[in-house]
Amino acid sequence: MTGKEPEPMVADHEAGPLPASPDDVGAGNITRLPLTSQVATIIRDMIIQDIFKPGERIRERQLSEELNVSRTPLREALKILEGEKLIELLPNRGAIVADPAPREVLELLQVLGALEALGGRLAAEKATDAEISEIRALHFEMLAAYSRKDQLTYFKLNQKIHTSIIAASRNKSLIETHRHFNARLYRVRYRSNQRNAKWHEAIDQHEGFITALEARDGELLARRMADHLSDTWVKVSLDDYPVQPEKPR
Amino acid sequence: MTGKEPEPMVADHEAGPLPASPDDVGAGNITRLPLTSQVATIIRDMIIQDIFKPGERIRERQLSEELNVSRTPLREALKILEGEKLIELLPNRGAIVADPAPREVLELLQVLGALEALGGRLAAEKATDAEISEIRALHFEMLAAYSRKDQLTYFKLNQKIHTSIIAASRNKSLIETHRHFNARLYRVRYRSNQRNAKWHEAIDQHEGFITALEARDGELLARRMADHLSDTWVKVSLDDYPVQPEKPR
DNA sequence: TTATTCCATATGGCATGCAAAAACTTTATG
DNA sequence: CATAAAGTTTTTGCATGCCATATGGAATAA
Repeated sequence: MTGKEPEPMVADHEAGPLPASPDDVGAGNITRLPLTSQVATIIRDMIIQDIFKPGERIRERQLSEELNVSRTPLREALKILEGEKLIELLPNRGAIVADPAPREVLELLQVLGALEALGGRLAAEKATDAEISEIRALHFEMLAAYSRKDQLTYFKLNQKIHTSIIAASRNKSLIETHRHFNARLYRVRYRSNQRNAKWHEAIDQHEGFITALEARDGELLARRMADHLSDTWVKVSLDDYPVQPEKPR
Repeated sequence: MTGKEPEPMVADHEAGPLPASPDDVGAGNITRLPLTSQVATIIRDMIIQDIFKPGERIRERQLSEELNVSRTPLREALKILEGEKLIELLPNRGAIVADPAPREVLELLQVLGALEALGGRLAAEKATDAEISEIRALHFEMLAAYSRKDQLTYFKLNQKIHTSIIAASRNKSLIETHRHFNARLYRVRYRSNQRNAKWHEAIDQHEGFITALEARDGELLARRMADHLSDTWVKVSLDDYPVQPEKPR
């Protein structure tokens, strides 16, 4: 039936993608994952990297042809992504890429703040000295990127510091939930980073994380991490939403 | 594989299923939901009500025949439930009902505690007086059930107080995430409730919630809700895991 | 007896096709 | 010209069937 040559898995959507999420490091999986999982990963990356724009519609038939898979695994992948809130699935009307309203971004940041606070509290208790040293090292690398005004590296290291602290909490559910929320907010945080030249504030705050962590003061670290995300909201709202309309009921 | 006997863990008390989750308040949806969603709801309820036991395997063909649907929507439903962590989907080896190890239960309770703490903090700020009154009313109802030693009603009202406080936070993402974690822990909390005659402790703690809420002291409420769940862990671990072995595989 | 290989069967993974619903176009009508 | 109605195309929802992999047990060898 198919006389066609295998086409590239990723469609020719143009536009500059966002940097890939930092947690796709362990990609060297040799076991053959089901197509559904592979497709989910591809679409997830396309969303996170902004190849699929927020609000954009995802057409099953079209995308399945571009990816050279049938609609069955694609549809299953979409169900997974819906659970991760990266897309919205409207009955009989297909999928659109999630496009959280400002109000929702604030709410997401509040939850992410609570998660990071817990992560900080646990990390202060459970992190190994090696982990703390590594986080300190990442911080210095971030300072280097700061000096070079290398926004992209700065952003990636910034993210990695956050995820490293969460990882040090040793709480799997927390780590995974944090990853999900972070993915939903990835775009927002990237743009917030891009548009704000006041990096030194964030740097000071990260410095605060590390001193609290090194002192193993969980409460202090928790508070500082939560406050840090509140600042993210301020920046986001100033950048993208100069006027904040309350959502009408 | 594991020679795990399907030994009913709460068999002696009641062979019947757990009470349904309290959040089936779903508005009268007139639109015909896709089969996939309906199937997901059915299976979710069966898991929460303990009709499907933890660790039990879910066979696609068999279940699809029992539900009179094809495997396609059933498989899509399983993907959804996997995202909610109610089942585990092993590549090429099908689905099994989630069966969190004690360690994982502790971790889940930590996250749930952080979520409830945030919920309490926000609720103290945003709850209407009517909502607070209603929560107080639920508390009195719970006291009534306590006097009658009506465990089931007590448990349901207990849950409803928690979800009502979270709902008062007005944070949709928080509400939904809380619902998911609560579902994953529903069984645990139910058994913890069933086995512990020391209800008065929980009652005192709930009383503490409400006074903090009425005083609109967010920090106090947050702390009390988090501590409450720590106690749940103590009860769970004492009841079910007198010795805590690592999960055998 | 214990371990190993092999085969039959069951089960999950995926492609395809049809039907129903939604979206889009065209035509009719005030 | 705007609006409504009807028809056409596209898209999603679901069932079915084939194939690859996993599973369980018998036969075989150590």
